Amino acid sequence: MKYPFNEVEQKWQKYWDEEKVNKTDLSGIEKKLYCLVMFIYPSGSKLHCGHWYNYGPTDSWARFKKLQGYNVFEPMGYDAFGLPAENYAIKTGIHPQDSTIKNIEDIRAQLKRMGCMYDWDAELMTCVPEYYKWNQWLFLQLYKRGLAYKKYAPVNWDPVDQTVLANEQVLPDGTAERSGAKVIKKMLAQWNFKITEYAEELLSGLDNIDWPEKTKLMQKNWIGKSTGAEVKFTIEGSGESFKVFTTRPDTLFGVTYVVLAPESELVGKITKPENKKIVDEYIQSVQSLSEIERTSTAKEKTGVPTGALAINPVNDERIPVWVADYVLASYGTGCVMAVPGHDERDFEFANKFSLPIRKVILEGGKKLEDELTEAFTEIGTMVNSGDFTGLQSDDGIEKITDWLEEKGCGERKVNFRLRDWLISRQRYWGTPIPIIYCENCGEVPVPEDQLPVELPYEVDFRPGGGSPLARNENFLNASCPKCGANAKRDADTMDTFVDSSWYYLRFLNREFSDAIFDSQLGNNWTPVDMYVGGAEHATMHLLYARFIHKFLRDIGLINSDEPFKKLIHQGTITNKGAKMSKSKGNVVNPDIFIDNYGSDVFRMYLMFMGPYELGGDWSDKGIVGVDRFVQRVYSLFKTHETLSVEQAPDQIFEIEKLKDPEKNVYRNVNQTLQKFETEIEHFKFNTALASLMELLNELQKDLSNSSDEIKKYSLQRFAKMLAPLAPHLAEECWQILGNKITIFENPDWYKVDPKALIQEEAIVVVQVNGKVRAKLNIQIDLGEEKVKGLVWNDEKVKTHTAGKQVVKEIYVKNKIYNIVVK
RNA sequence: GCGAAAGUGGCGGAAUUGGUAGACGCGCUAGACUUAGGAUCUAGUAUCUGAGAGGAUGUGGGGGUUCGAGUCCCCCCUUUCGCACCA
Repeated sequence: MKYPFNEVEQKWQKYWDEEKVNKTDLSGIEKKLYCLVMFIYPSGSKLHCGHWYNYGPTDSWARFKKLQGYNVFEPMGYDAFGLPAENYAIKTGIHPQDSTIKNIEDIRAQLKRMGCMYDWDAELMTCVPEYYKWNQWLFLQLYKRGLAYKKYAPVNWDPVDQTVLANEQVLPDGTAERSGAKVIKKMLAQWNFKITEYAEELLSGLDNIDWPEKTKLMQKNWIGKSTGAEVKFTIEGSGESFKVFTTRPDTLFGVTYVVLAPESELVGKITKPENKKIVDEYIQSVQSLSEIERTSTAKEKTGVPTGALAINPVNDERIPVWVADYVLASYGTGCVMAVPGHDERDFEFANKFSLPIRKVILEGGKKLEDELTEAFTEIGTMVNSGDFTGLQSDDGIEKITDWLEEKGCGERKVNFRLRDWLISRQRYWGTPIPIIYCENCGEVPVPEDQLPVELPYEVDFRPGGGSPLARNENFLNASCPKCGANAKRDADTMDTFVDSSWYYLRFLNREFSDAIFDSQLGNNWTPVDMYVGGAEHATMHLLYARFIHKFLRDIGLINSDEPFKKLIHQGTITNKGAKMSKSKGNVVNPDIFIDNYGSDVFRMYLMFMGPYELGGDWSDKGIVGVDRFVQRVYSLFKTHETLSVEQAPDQIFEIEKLKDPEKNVYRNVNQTLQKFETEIEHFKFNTALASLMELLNELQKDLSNSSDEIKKYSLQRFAKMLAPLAPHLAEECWQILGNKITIFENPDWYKVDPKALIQEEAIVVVQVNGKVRAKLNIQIDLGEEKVKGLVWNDEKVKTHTAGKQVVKEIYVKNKIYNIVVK
């Protein structure tokens, strides 16, 4: 009889639902385990294979932990704000709220069909006032402490989505992470969260979390800490001065010119009249360059002199001031001291524009007179450096910095590459920023008791007219909370990464109305024990959430330092070599496979494809193999339907008293149990399933020659191991055996009988000169002399060693016997 | 350019501390049962060679360490990912 997956899956989903089997009692914290997948973005494209690949195996892991006795909390929710819904509204006229709610309903139905053990009572969505109210509250707390501030600055503008973006939301090639559009620079006043305030801790905290090294390294590079000094240079004949950041104060005597970023305000102030034309032209030409062109290392360096001279504080030397686009306004001070002798970029620039190159660090083994053919950037002996000549340059860094500090023309400085998080978005479908602008009082935060600032439903989506909220008089007009005068609301909404940076706390009680989340639950249940999601969030969501978590800790709401203790990235499922996306038209719809094979088969097939962290290219070729496995399992249990299951769960058999096939079965069951545990624990689902397949092969061979007791013993354990991977099928099999209480209602796990793992025999491989010549069955732990006797008795060994001189014999106990002959 | 990971049959992929390479599955071949099978079951399946027993070769390529290397070391090639003037 074919396995009726449809009826079985529906039956168990209904049962789990009605009996609230998947509801977590959050008061039980002795063995709490918070297992979280990144919540879903409910776009029109519904659940695709990538979601399944993320959620299915993770749920299997969570189920396994539940059977092991953990009190597992596994919630699911919807990251429901965001641009796609709004763009869809512009195209079709369907309101983002309506399309989002509709999508959530569809996705929820799909999720339920997966049969994951989500606690549906905890389900949440971010687009409801009860949720986004707390985004606004969070904003106000940051604002109060000076960590949310408005800044007029060049920002990344996405011309397609018509909004600004944070730095990390712009890809290295200068395109927008979401829309793919070429990002341009624009001057705008925008709200920022001061994530840089936490730079140091975000960096050091990486040492205490169990995350992929690669992800930690990406965050580390993104934060980009470097230590050095800030040195003050003055401009000759004017009151102007500027600071440069350098990691190499030891090379200060080698500075032969300085360079300002084209965006630097100083440029206009100090440029000599005779240079004004070329400088203006240069700045103009740079502006027309795209981000990609400007930051390409392959591009030849360009620049122009301002005609101004700066004074080097260490030797009072007059050096020219240049403008060049290889200096970035956004890093350090936007000014660089150029040391062409010891910096590759400066070397290239100096050569091109015939600027002097001075050697101040001598490479070990070289002479002072030797010509520099390339920049020497390593540590060496300081030369041509006044009083510091003769020092090792690493020592010189300290000495010169001390000197600068004494003289008041410089100081020690730690510099970060990390920029503040720009959270304003000129869009409708997001959390309104709780700020009001009053003509009398200026920028006024909305008082907490007036939250939420609700997002109006009635808005005009016509494109081209700026943000819909900016055109909505009803929303825009407000009275000043301070003086009551007519005032205007901020028309921007927040980046949706704000929503996702604390949602894991809200899951614990989505109805909590006294605060952003229930602190007691938060303290008991964070950090999240296992967090699973895509690697593409390495420097965005995963950094923002860490920042917000630390902030919430600092205002006394939570007692843990990090949100996610352990992190795993599922691999990417591609199709025909490309990431699945609607625009490429290569999205594989999982529903067809669910219709044909059922949820369990599809889930197991995804797990069986290969290592979880690797992903891979989609192919449905092997799915029949998993289906066959399921069919074979089902018929195996069906043929044992009449077995009564009255058997103690911890029953142990005395292995010596068993018949041979029973021994084999008993051993195999226990070996598999042990292997299965370690494999699934480490997210090695492919080999975990393979071990079950092997066991099934063994059971089909030998189970019929075993006693009912052994049959029960084996089938019970088989069903339980199957349960994390194929929960519906396993419950069915469990019931077929006659069990009254379902697997997940009464979660427990079988212990391995260690005696069953003891081998009686071993196969010793006999090699002659490294080549396998024989295999011997020996009694386990047989003494070396006896093994030697058996080896030399072997005909093959005799032939291959005949007439040769034995040089050496190596015996590795129970494994290998290697004879070296000449 | 820099950094990281990876490269194993026709395919997806297995392989504790170096110790039988190719588990498990797909596909393929042969056979059985069948009116039939794109169902199921059994056997086989790295390559070359050989009727066979066997022999030789074999984990991207080339060197090395070792009794023994997919695994460790050096050089090179390819792919993927990340970073890309960070002063």
